[in-house]
Amino acid sequence: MLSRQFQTLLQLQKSTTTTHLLQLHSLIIKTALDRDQYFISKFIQTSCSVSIDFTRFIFDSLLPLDPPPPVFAFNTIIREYSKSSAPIESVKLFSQLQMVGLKPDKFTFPFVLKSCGRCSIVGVGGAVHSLIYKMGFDSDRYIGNTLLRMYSGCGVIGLAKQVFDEMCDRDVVSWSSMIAGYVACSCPLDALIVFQNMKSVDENPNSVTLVSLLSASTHLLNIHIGMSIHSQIIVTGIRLGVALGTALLEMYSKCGHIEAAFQVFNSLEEKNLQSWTIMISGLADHGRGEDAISLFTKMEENGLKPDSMSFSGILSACSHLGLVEKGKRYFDQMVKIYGIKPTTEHYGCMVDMLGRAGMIEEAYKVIKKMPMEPNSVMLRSFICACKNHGEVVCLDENLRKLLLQIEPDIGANYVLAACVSSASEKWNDVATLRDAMKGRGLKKAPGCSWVEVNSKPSVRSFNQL
DNA sequence: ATAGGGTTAG
Repeated sequence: MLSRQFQTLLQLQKSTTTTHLLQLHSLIIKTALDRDQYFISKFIQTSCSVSIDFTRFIFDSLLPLDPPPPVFAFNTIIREYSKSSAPIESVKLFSQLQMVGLKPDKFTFPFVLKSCGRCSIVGVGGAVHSLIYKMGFDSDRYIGNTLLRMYSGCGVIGLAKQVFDEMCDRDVVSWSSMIAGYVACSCPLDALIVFQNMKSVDENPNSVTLVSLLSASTHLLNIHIGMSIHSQIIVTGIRLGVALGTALLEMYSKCGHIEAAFQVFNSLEEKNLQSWTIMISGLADHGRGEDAISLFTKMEENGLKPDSMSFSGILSACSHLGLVEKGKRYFDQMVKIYGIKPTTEHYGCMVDMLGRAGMIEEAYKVIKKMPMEPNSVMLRSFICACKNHGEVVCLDENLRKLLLQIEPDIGANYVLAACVSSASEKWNDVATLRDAMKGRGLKKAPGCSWVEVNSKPSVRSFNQL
């Protein structure tokens, strides 16, 4: 029933050069296909997977028509933008849809809500929510689930919970979204409580639910909960796909069971960059730098391109092994071959590596040359290096002050600062140190004398109130 | 007539 012209158009659409698309555009107008609502729908649908920009170009030219393009066409583009790097565009189109006199339908809402979540615009999301309520779509399960996700994506977990509580028919996606929401806002215990409730109403978790639950155990550093989830995976016979397998190996690694993590890693049928990276970083964190480096090489041999995170792992391995030259080479490789812009963590690894090797001046140069402010981890690492390599005075007094400025509530920072204090600011003076700490609500650990603090300071010397 | 939701990292 569709004309041959339609076929031609769709074929033409596959070629993405500007000339072809302009030809296509004039052809649509010439053949009056811009009056055919079904054609527009199909056309926009096919076109979206080719190029969102050109689809938008065509769509914008159809927008002033009377009647306007069908809601289906709007929905298609709104969905495409919700997955794109410009999710705000779906919000704009959502309001345009209403401005040309159309009404959003039950398909429109999930897409636009996803964009609100991704843009973290809870105000707009809330307005969409009230519209959903007014139009009577609040009982739609898909819409309910995306509302939940929109609120948790905006970091408003209370409202996400409210949506969840008010839902009349929850399914496994609702439960998984609630669990994931709690994990994302660093409330892993609440995630586990939701899981308890889920079991009590006999809703079965699937692999997506279990990924979030493993993440909750990882955040809690609780191997027991993690292992109980592992046994559930085995008992229920859920396939260990990449996402679930990676979450599992990460749980074992972060909870200190590197061997178990390695077993899971080896058992995976499919591995992605994340699986490799998490395994490499895990080995590095457990002091197995050689294994981390050989796995990194193996990963490259398997044709995987390391990303920013992979380099953090390998650089930390080099730093623990004291492989200064190798670490420098990896850093260069990251920048020059892979074109990755170093982050604070990468510079931190370099400072740590050079500092441990006693190359204080060179570590200092890294801090001074990098394009961002040092963070507290890097400063501690640097000041520790000064202390460990016989520098009584911190190489740069400002860095010592900066640490106390960024993190005034961590007792260990004062202890560290006291070790390398300059003569001008007497942190070695017990009274000054005590006053400074008192002012910050910190107290000396019981059983640890001030003399001890001054002569042999350690992280354990102080407790936070 | 064509379409929708949930998962992992320093």
